[in-house]
Amino acid sequence: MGKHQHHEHQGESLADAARANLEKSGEKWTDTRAAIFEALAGFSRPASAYDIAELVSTARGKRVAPNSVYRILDLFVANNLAMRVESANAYLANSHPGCEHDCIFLVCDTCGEATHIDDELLSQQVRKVAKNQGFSSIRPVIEVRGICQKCT
Amino acid sequence: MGKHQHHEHQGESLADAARANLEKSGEKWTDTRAAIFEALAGFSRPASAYDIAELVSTARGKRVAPNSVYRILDLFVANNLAMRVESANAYLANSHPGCEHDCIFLVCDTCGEATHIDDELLSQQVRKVAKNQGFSSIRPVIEVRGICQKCT
DNA sequence: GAGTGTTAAGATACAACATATCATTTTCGA
DNA sequence: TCGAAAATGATATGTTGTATCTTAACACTC
Repeated sequence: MGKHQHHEHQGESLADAARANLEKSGEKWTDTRAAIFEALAGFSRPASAYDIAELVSTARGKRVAPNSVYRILDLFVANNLAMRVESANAYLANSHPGCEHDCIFLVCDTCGEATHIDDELLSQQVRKVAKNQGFSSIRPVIEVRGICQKCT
Repeated sequence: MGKHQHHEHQGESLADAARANLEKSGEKWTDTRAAIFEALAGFSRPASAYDIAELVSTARGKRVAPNSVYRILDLFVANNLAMRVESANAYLANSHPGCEHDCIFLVCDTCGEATHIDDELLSQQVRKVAKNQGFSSIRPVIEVRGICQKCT
């Protein structure tokens, strides 16, 4: 708990960081995984598995099936390279892979952009409420739907 | 903000309260709506629109199409007779209709049961975070996935 | 370097969730 | 009772997610 520093990676650097992180867990950074990560990171808003499948298929001139995309996204989520936005059925690349914490997403109902917030205090409170009810293996889902400033 | 009393309705009483509430908003309590509310309230865990469609169709010996169910669930949600659990793509009856506040759902990954919590302080904090980012028309989605006490 | 086991990815099919559009029925006031 | 408006139905289709089996890539041993 407490403060810590983030590197906000982008582009090459982000992919490199993601790769390093995945390999640290004993997983491989394959061409398909790299392509899917690149596609995911290229979206400015949460992307569905099908969005990614389409983009990657076109970019490589070789079809990637949605189930493959789901498998790889699951792997990414399990290793903190990506997060799933539940209220949008979509995924976002983690811009500081390797740094684990609960996320808060603010999702605009108009433009679809998602803002990613950390609030350790808030998420700890949510965890505590769940723990008090006897829950274990807790995974908070804290999101806010609304209209963002730009779209107001 | 602050404390307030809840009646925890059940069975007939709950449906009556729901009806009163819907009619107060100038909406009608039709047979289909009553049947869908009854079905929804009968589930002990979040029910999908298709679950409800199937149950109601069987119970009445007359098919209710999923889109009708969605329409009516949307109406219920808009009038606080029901809540949508985003991380489960499913719905719960509100056991104290008419009382509006942000909900926190604890959903068990094993048995699917959902516990409904109120924590005004917590949800206000979430709203505040979003407001600070310039969001309006804020609708918090606060859920926790995990394993409940019984399933541990 | 051929054989073998393991992991990754592809193909296919289908299940589950959600909405769009237009037709029909019901309700209710004039 | 007529006509407008609201509610529901029928149908089709779009979107999201999984299950199953097959094939391909890789890595290790002999």
